[in-house]
Amino acid sequence: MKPSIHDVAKIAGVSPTTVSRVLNNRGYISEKTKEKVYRAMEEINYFPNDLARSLFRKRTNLIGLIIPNSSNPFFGELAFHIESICASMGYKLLLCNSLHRKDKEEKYLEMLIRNQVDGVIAVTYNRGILNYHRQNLPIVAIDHYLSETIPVIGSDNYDGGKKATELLIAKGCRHIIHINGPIELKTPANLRRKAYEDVMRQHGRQPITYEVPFHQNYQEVISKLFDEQPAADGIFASDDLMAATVITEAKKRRKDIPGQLKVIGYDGTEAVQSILPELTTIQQPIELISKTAIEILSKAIEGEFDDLPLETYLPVQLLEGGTT
Amino acid sequence: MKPSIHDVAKIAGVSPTTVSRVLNNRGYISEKTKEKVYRAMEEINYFPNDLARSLFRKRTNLIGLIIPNSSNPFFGELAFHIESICASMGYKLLLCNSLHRKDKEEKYLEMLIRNQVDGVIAVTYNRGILNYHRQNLPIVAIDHYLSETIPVIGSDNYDGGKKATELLIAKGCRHIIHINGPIELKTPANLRRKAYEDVMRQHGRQPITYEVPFHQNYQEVISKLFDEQPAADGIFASDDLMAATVITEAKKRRKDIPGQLKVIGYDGTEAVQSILPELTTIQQPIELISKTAIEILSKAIEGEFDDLPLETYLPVQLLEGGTT
DNA sequence: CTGAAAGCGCTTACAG
DNA sequence: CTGAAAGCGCTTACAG
Repeated sequence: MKPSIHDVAKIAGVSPTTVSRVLNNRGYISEKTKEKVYRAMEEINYFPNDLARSLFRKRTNLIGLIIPNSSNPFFGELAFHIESICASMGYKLLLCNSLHRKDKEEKYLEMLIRNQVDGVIAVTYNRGILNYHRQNLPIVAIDHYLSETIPVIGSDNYDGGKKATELLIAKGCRHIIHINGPIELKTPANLRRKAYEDVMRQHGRQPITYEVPFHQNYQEVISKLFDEQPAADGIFASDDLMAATVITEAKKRRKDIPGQLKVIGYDGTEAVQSILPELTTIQQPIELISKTAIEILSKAIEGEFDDLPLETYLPVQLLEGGTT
Repeated sequence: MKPSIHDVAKIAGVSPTTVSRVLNNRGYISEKTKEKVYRAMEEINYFPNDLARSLFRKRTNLIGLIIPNSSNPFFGELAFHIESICASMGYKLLLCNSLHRKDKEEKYLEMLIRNQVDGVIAVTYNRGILNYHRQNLPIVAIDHYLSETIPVIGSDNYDGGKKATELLIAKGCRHIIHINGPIELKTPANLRRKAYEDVMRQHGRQPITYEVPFHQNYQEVISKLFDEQPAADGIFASDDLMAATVITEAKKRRKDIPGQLKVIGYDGTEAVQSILPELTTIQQPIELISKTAIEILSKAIEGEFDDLPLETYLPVQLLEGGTT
């Protein structure tokens, strides 16, 4: 049987109330009593039961993180930073991999609510979350609009798309193609595409965007792109995994990079940079995004709903490698 | 205020006991009462408080996962599978990134204990965990020996090392070098090295292993390897990130792969395979490892300590790409 | 400076 | 088939 506060009390010869007080450093307690209590706790290896504590306080310091899939380097790195920062602030993280599936997202949400999480950080397209948000559960979203009242944090996607496109133009590309996810999703990430299209038009060029439908392999789309656009000499992929696949496909077709084709991605995770350091990319400030998301969520948890910034876009950085 | 079982009871016109019973499907309840209770729960959007439930049952269905860093593709993928399988079994996952630091591991362990996790899955070198294990906290380890009594689950490292080395030999390499982590750590992963050395000797060759010290960048070690071993024509790196770095270094030095140098890694994660599909590697069955780890942990949680297999090594697979 | 009592939201014997 | 009571392990007014 795990020792409880009563066992400590018995050994220290005081009441449970007093043990609780030294545990929480609350009220006045004589040094002697403190000593006795600490000694007793060590003697029987006592650790407070946070369940009981949370039940009373109506505060768990638990945060739920819903991401599509931590196997993906971007989400894996995001999860790392979010968890690390949470830990440093005394929050604990419940990990949820939704695979972007609505049914899973809803199940996870319900699980998080039952576990009384203080708040949720979501990277989600689906909006089942909305119903739960009405339950006064503080939520922030990363790179996805969930509702009018849920704060979104992300990288400066427009600037990133602009930087990427302008780099390809500056490098002399004549036929620049963009690959992106499905446009019907109202995500800030679509600003990457918007920026690409704006910059192209500003330069009198015709933007061409290949779209990877939801839940579909981009391999095929990329292969089709190569078939249909033999003149392409610049590709801006909206994430690094797509960019890597473009590079692989180019090799297969014996197109020299960067000689005949220049490629730039988006994300700039540690993993991809270490595996494919030559990839030019727009790096998201993942740690800063994490920090900001937690700060905003933390405010919401503390009840400061007034000055919650609804949209926060953090600066990106161009990482130039050998693929441009 | 969140609704409690009392609110439901009031609306349904029954006692809290009855509500609890329909919640748990326990004892006999008339269909009519069930109906009334369900309706009441929906009306006020009631969700049971798992904290209270867990407090009573002394069972949280919470599992702690301690990994070095989810940014690393291998651990990110491991976390994904472990979490997904946990979710399918009704377990919830508390994520902890220890960065291999002993102080963090201990803090996390204490946190997990305070939160009354039912068990812990650890990927850890440090052994502070031992003290906690004595508290009857069920623990399983992945690819690391933690104590005589903690079950270890991993890939068949010896067979993996053998397959890798034999492949390089079969491909005609004359000077095969191995890169691995620090040997002083008693991890099953050191069997990769052992297999390399055995196979080399069986073939009358002199094994040469470059060691990457703990917490040190392998970049430098790899650079040194290239300086000191100009005749090397085969490199077996003990993980894919190292292998990728070897490839990058080879490019820098204009060594043709696989012409002048053949490279094989270890892990075979989805991420690396998608970013660098040409990398030949030994693939770990990450999903199976996860499943097995959870099954064993689950048995330990249910109190079946007798037939816990202390060491489980799952089959690896050679993934041949263009780097060999 | 310290303790007895009530309560956080549940569940489970025990009665009826 | 249903309810009142006790208790899971804490914390916090309230008294003293």
